[in-house]
Amino acid sequence: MLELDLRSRKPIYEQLVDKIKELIIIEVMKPDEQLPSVRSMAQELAINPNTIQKAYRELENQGYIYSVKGKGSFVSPATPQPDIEKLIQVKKELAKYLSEAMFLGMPSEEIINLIKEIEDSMGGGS
Amino acid sequence: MLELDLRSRKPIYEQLVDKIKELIIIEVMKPDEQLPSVRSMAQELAINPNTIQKAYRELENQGYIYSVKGKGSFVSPATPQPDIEKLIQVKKELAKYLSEAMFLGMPSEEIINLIKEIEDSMGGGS
DNA sequence: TCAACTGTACTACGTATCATAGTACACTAC
DNA sequence: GTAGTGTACTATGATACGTAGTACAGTTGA
Repeated sequence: MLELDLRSRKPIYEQLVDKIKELIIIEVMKPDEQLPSVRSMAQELAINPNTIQKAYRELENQGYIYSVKGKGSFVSPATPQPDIEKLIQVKKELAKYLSEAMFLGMPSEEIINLIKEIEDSMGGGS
Repeated sequence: MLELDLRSRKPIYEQLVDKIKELIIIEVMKPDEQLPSVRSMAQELAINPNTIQKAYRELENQGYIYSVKGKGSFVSPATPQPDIEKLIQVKKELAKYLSEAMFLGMPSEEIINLIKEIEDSMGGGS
């Protein structure tokens, strides 16, 4: 289900956060759907449960999931609150990667197509 | 000239790479223009020369600058070779931040405007 | 020639982060 | 109660980051 790069410079828990976040954004995981338990996912991915929990905690802090002690962790029913600081930071990163991609030769048409694809996968995700 | 966030989670040398890369991309720094020496920039920014050198080495590896022993470091005269692997990686990051920005409520029109701004600052950079 | 500047390459050290391992506790469902 | 959840600790080893110091090679200009 999830592919991780254990040799990457990027921490495992951050990779997890990114992947799960993506699954939620493109609505592969629906609101209130239960995520695998900390322990089962740890076993499946052959990594430590603490690492999974760190990822889940981060996702909860960002509003993408919620956890209930004794029950499990679930996808948040609604869009996370528009965290303004978070959005500002994301915009900065976005601008950075836009500049670099265009500098490396990615045509703006391709980027706009990418935006449209994302728009479609978010809105009518069937 | 350059503003760094020493308390950031992001390594200083990476911040340096990003900032200088941006100056080159938007052509504030012209081809063959000399960069401050490792030692002078270290003094100016009050950080260790080794950190500057690490940033310069990374910029050289990516093709943005070149260094000549005894003379100094200079902006590369031409666009770095279209590093395909690099571009693929940048595209992935770009897609990630595009998704997240739109998920957090950034309208696609705003993103397209951002693209145009970047396009302008690259082409006719006066 | 020589001094002063440049880039470059090391070693060593302290610190922080990451990931693991292990243990423990609280809560829920059956 | 038992088995499953989330959660919170401590401890340990590995790695990356930044600093400090030293050294060497090449360029420049007096």
